[in-house]
Amino acid sequence: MPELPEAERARALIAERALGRLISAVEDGDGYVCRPHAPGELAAALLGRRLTSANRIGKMLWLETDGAGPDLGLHLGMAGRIAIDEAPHERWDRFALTFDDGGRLALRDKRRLGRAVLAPDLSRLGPDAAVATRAEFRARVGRGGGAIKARLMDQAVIAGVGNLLADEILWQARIDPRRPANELSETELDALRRAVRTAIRQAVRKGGAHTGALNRHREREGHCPRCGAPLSRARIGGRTTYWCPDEQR
DNA sequence: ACCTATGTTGATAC
DNA sequence: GGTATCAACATAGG
Repeated sequence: MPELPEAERARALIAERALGRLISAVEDGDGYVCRPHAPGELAAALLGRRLTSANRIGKMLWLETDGAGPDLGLHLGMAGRIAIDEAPHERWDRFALTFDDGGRLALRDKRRLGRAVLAPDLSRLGPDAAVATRAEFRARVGRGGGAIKARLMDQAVIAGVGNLLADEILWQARIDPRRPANELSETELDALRRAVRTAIRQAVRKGGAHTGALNRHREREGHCPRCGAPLSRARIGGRTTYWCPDEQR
């Protein structure tokens, strides 16, 4: 499920439950999830340290540690979540920290597209979608000839919006996802930014990007929850997209 | 069995 | 450079 709202919940969970605990063991043996690190590298950097802060931009999390060590970057990928002090899951825990009190923080990820890395590169992320200013949003999102939906989901443009959230946002803002980004007016971009902020705020509160009003209608044969028109479906920005052809222009 | 689908992202090709 | 496509992974469902 991970988009910005899920990442924020994970960040808050870590901040609340994991900070200050002494790391006594590190499971970093999954060379794919921990790439480019070799097994043992994360352990060497993290053993004996304590997490001191949990941070996030978009979908990327990074945890600072005491001492001079590198930050620990965590990404939930497509199906990951953070499990703290839960019973270990042998198959799906791709990375984990054990604390000296016997507790444990695991990156639990069926699909293995999550990541755990040292010193994560944040330089290629745009501003967090929830806090981008109006000027930033206009300048960054309203550019390029590609579809506005693809632009919204480009993490280098603004960070945090994924497929479900993008459909919800465009539906709320009544904008056709196929419109070229650079053809949106400033008024439309401002409305879009408002929809981004509202959708994210609600999703964080309600528990995830899948809680949007459009979401349960996002299926073949689905209908617009506002006007009842049959939803259109197409592949935009490489992702399956649903929208209301009557209301979204 | 085989095909499609799935919340992400990165590499690659044009 | 900007944009589009595909592959990486694992699982579920028709």
